[in-house]
Amino acid sequence: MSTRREAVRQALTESSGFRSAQDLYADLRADGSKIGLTTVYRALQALSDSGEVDVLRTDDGEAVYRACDTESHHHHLVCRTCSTAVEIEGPAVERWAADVGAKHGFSGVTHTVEVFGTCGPCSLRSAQQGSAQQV
Amino acid sequence: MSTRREAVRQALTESSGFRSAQDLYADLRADGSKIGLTTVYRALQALSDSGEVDVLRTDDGEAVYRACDTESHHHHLVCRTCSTAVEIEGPAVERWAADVGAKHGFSGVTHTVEVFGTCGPCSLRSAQQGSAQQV
DNA sequence: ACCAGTTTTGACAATCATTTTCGTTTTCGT
DNA sequence: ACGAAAACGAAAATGATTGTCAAAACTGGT
Repeated sequence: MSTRREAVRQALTESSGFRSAQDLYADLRADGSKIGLTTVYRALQALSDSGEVDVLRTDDGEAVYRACDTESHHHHLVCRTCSTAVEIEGPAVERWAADVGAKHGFSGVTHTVEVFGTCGPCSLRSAQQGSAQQV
Repeated sequence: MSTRREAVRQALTESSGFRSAQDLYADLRADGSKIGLTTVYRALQALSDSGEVDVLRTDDGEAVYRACDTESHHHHLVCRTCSTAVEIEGPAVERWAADVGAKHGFSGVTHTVEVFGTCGPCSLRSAQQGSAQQV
C-alpha cells in the first residue's frame, strides 16, 4: 500500500458519502498534494478490486466510491442532495433476489439494490430556503 | 412520433434484452436504415423521458435500454451473457425500501433493484462448450 | 401543387470521464 | 549504494454522449 493509495483511501474516509474520482482528485490537490489524476484512478481501481471501497454509478454514468465500515455484503441509503450514505442490510431482500433468480432458472444470481432519498438535514435546508447545497 | 423514433422503438422491441444506443444504431444501419447516431440517442432520450423504455447502466457506465411490457414500476432479472431480461415485481422489496428510508429520516425515497445471473439457455451453452455467445 | 414556418434529421465537432502510454521517480532487497 | 520492480504523473488516446447548425421533411393554410 503505497503512500499515494493511502492518501486516496484517507480522503475517501473523511467523507460519509460517495465521491467521484474527480472529486477526490480536487480534494487532494486542494490539500496541497501533488498527486496526479491517473494515480487517483489507479488507487480507486485497486481499492475497489480488493473490496475496500464500494462503487456505484450515478444516473449520468459517473463512478462514485465510498469507504464503508464493513466489507461484508450490504446496501446503501443515499442522500440525493449531499450524497451522504447509510449502510443498510436486508436479509429479506437477499433471499428474495435469490429466489427470483432460481424461479426463472438463472444461475450465479447477484443483485444491486440502492435506496435514494433526501436526508433529514437536507430536507430541512431545502424547505427553509429554495436552494440545495452540495457538501 | 416521427418515423425515426418509431423505428428505434421497433428495433428495441425486437429484442428481449437491454440494448445500448450504439447497438441499436448498428442494428438499424444493418437493416438498411440511413438513420444517424444522434437521432438514435435523441429517440432513446425521448422514449425514456416518456417512460416508454427503461434504462439502466452497465458496470462500465454505458446506458442500456429496454422496451418493457408494462410501464408500471417493476424490476429486472437480467442475463449476464445474452442480456435477456425478465420483468419482475417485488411488493416486499418496495415496502422494505420505503421503510428503510423512513426509519432513517429520509424523504422522497426511491430505489433501484436489479437482479443479475446467467439464464438457463446460456448456462447450458457455456457448460457444453467453453465460449459464451452474445445474442 | 405552393409557400412560410416549424420540427426532425444527421454529419461533424465538442465534452468529459476514464484508460493508455511511456518516460521518470521511488521503493526495496541485497 | 546499486539495480530491478513498482508506483507516478503528464499528456495523448478512447469512447460514449451531447451540442451545433445547416439541410431535409412535414405542417397547415392557400
